[in-house]
Amino acid sequence: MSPISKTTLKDWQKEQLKDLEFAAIARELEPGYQIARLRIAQGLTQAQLAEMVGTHQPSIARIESGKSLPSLLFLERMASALNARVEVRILPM
Amino acid sequence: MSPISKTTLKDWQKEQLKDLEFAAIARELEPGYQIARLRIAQGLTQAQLAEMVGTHQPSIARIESGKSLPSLLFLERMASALNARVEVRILPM
DNA sequence: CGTCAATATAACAAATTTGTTATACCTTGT
DNA sequence: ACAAGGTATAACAAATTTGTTATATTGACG
Repeated sequence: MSPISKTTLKDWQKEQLKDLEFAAIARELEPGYQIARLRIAQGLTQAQLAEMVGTHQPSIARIESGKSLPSLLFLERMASALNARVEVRILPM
Repeated sequence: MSPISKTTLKDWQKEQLKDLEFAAIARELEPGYQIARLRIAQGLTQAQLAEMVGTHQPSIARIESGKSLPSLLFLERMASALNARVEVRILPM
């Protein structure tokens, strides 16, 4: 690792924080994270949600952990079980 | 068909209109419709968008016509080609 | 009517996601 | 340290979506 001056170190640390914040915000936008938040808020385990959805715990885990992007259909099944709806918007940047 | 009195007929017609409005609104929320609207607004054909996305015209047509629900990944590829982003929100009802 | 461009449909292979079972990996509490 | 509940990972079959080519349908225009 190359040496870093104090000021650039501070800048670097600030940047690291920004990156962390950005990552945190990005995570919150991910479908799996939103599902997990709702599920936990309702005091449900993955296994319980899975049964309500008509599947098994690993299928829920895969989505929540972001191991695979869910289909809109599966997302709607999960949301529905959590008394929620899925809203998809395609917004010009 | 059973006979209908004038007042129930009017009610029925009103209901039909409401249903049509609801259907129209529901359509606007569908991903495929949103993609189509953006694409047309930018003066692109399905074939042109397909090439930008790295696929072929029928794949675009399938989504726009709602013949199959797109994966989030494919939706993002299309949106990205149209300089747009996909926002997914799971909202408590 | 005939033609041309654009979209829809058909059909099948390829890729991805979901279903399913088993098991590993944490935490937490005893 | 052990046990138990919850989540993650592995592995493979089943289902769904996407890739691809060919063709049908539709609509506008001459």
